[in-house]
Amino acid sequence: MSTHCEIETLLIVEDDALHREFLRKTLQESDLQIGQILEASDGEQGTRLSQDYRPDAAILDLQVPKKTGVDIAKTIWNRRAHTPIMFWSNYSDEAYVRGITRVAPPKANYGYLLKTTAKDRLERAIIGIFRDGQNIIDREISGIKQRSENKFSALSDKEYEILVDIALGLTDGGIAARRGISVRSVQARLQNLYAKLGICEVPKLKDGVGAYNRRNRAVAVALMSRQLNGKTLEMAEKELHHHLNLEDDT
Amino acid sequence: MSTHCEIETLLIVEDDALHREFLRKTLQESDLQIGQILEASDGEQGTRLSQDYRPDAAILDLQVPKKTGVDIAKTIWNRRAHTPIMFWSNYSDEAYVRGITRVAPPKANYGYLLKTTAKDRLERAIIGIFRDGQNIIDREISGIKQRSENKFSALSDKEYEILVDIALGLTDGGIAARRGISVRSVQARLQNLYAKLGICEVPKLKDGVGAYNRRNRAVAVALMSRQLNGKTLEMAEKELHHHLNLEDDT
DNA sequence: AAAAGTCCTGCGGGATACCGCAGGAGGTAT
DNA sequence: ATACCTCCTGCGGTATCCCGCAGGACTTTT
Repeated sequence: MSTHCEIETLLIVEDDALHREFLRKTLQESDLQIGQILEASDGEQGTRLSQDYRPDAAILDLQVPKKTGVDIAKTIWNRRAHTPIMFWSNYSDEAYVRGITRVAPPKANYGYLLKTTAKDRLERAIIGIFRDGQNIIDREISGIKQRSENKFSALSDKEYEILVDIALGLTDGGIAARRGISVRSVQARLQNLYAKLGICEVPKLKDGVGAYNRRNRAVAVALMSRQLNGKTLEMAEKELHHHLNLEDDT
Repeated sequence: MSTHCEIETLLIVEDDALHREFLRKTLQESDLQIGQILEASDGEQGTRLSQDYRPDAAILDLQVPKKTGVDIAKTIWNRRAHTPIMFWSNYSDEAYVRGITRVAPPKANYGYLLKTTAKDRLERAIIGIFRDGQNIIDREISGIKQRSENKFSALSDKEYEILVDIALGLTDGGIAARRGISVRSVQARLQNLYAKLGICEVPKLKDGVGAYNRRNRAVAVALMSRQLNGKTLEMAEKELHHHLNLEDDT
């Protein structure tokens, strides 16, 4: 029952019962040889099962109650960095993919698929990730980049970092304190970001006043292109409180 | 087949095949008497069916390809304002509920449920909306308001409006031009908004500089509390281009 | 070696955000 | 009638955003 299985234990964390059942059936109908399939409907249960049973592979819904799929992945990868993990989600936001790449170990084996993926494509992707060790990112997400004419796909980690800083509402001084650079350097980095996002030139109103302010406009553009969302901001906010010595006056 | 039905024609618009099937079964197993159930898997098909068949009721997924559930609802309500519509979604964002209330006719009969709703509760909600004419908003969404300690739930439409304006990146001058008020009035409204969001007092850094700028901070707070998201910004951006005479220089 | 590229940083200056103060207009309550 | 409330708006002043200019440090390329 076990010595001939490609995957001895596979963990599914998915709160939607229909989707959970669909995944189990898809796995059972595939030609992957799996010993046992564990199922969890929320993040805490998922984390507990992953600690108790040490799965050889996992399929994690990004958004589950009580703990995110990324958190669970971190737990799994902390134990065994090579564990293949497939994330699946309703969300094609690049923001979420960045969330994963930030915690993924070097050379991690993972995939990111949308729940809208057709069953046969899903099956092939699962085999690609778990048997062939491929990293597969759903084409829909890549499609977002292309739609944006490569303007946004070229945001470096440092550029994305300062985007998040302004999205949290930090002043130039606040960012400078956080990053240990000068205020003028903050501004230099922002100029770079604005150029990347194509918002250096701002339309003028009839009386010559600019219609947009670049700081807010950069965040708006990133939100609309799904590089930022409320969830990633929450996570950034948590990190912020570790890094910044604020006189607590809120 | 028809003269004894409570609902002669009911339209389902839902792109996820599993969810679509689940809805159909739930309806057939309920004690609602329904003549025919039409199904659409995207927004265009949904709009076409609603125009061709004039459904007496509808269940609309908020996020479907090609056209939003809100757009379809608008089409339906433009024809017959009393049509009961149940929206269902993965999203508990207050931003989406606001999107619906903005297009709903006075005295419209609608509901908003989450896809995580248990089947028996879903069934009861469907009957409540379609037979009893109730308006039912999922408790999870109300729960968000409570979690935020009533700070955000008290945002008036006008306050929300100017929140969206700054989230789009408009300058004070830009908002003044858009709303036909003075720049100082824009600032007065913003002061009100900042007070409502609890961000008038901003923590200071060690050198006495503020840590946050209020404009960006307000947007961050709203994003994190799900009163704003990328989708609602996109819709607002579209409207903006109707209202603002910008020298097109982007 | 010199040249080029990248990033950092101080300086100065204009544009915009933010806000207290004060007065006015319109509406409601007593 | 007066008093109160809400919102609008001009004025003046401070804080912050934004950016050109220029020089320096470090790395890479020729």
